[in-house]
Amino acid sequence: MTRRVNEPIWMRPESVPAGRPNERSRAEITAAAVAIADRDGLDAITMRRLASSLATGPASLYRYVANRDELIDLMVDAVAAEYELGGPSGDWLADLVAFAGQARTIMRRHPWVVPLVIGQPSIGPHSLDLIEHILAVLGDHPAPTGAKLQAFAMLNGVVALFVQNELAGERRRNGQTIAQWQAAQAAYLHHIAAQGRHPRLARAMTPDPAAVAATDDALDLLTARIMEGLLGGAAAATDRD
Amino acid sequence: MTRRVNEPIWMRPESVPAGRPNERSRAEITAAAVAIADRDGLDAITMRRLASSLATGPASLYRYVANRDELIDLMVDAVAAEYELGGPSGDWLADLVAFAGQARTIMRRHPWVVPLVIGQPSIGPHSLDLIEHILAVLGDHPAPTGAKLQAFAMLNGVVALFVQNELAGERRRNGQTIAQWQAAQAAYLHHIAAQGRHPRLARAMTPDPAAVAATDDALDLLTARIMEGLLGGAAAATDRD
DNA sequence: GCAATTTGCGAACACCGATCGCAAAGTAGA
DNA sequence: TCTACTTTGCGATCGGTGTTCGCAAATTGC
Repeated sequence: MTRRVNEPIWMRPESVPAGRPNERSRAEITAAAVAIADRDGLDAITMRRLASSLATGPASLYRYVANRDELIDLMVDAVAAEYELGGPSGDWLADLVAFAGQARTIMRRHPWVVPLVIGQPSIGPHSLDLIEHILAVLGDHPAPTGAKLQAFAMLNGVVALFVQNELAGERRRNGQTIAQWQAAQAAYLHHIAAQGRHPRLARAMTPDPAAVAATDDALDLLTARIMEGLLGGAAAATDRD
Repeated sequence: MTRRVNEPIWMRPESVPAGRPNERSRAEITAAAVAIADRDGLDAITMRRLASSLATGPASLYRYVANRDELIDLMVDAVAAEYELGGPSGDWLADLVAFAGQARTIMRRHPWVVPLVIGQPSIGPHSLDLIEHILAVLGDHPAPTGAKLQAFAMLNGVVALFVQNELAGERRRNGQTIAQWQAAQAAYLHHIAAQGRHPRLARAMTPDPAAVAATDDALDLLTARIMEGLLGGAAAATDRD
């Protein structure tokens, strides 16, 4: 048997019609992994835990996946399949903003993808569909393709940053409850503020009645401004009705 | 001895004037860790390797640091100390752009901080200096403090994304050379393109003579546009001279 | 000198990703 | 049905990881 691990998982056939047949499938394993990560985060994805959640041994997983990173590639691509991609509406900016909105709900559903966005995951078929969709949306746009791809990367990243901010406080850190951790952090901040060498920080710590509320509009505005800035807002007037 | 790990490392005194004195210091350990990470990446930071680079045993490090995460907090804050913060120039946008420029060179010097920007590092004294600086720069700006802090987070994140794009191809993935990995990825892309269901992707793969070149101006423009968008470019006319 | 207190660190533990080799379970052909 | 042949399932195991424990060593105040 040849062990073709040098090519990406997307090019390796999942099974061949010979020998003992698979008892599981990549999709099944991926779904189980996503379920674990949704509940307990990316660190909870260990080969042993995933295996036992599938009622098998850790070694068996390596028949489906060359290593843990490849498993995560599968997970990311599975999440990319959750987008609902319509055709271009004619208003590229609106389409990009709508895409960002979908990205937000998907990232909130799968918080573990947030840190993966900054990184170099192997691009799978569903991720390629996303790229194709963005290129279609920007079909009439005069920018070079490289700029469009970079804009797409930036769009994903900005949404990730936004969601990360939204979800701050829901993740846990090193066994400690996030509440404990935040309380300890706050104690330190007060300590620093009391020293008087950070006056503006100190003033920022008095609770502000007009606190910033993260509404859905906030992301829309943010992404619209950024994409306008990146892809030349002047070329397309974006006020509808 | 009480083991005060519930409060952040910044509040625990580094040493007490009693008993056997420290043979090392947090700064020394942090510097060694940064040196390793600069050369071999964040994964190379193992307690054993760091210890042996300091000619000691792994267990000794836990007299200075509660766990690996705390060590990384120290590293991040050490990098934050590398900024040179001048006073506000009066042009907040220019100051923010200049800050982003510094962030870029610092992140290029320490590529391992890029994935840490998206995350929840414990904010140390030098990071607090950065926040204080940004708040000072935005002192006259009418936006609420929360919005300013979010803009700061977004600024850091965008620079991280930018540097990540710049450095793509310098990191390695799972033993394989990045060249091998990229070649394999490219093979898959060609395979998909040949199937004809991603026409725009296929066209994007024919090498473009007018490829996008990442110049220094690119980041300046990008950050300027984004910060203008976030903090209301209309409120402050930013054309000088 | 003599507690008291703190640090240094070898040894060990639990857990991780990954590999190896063989038994089990199928297919194709006689 | 029997016999290669091929592929999967997976127990056992390896090297490496973060972290803890307990004791010896080093320093202080008395």
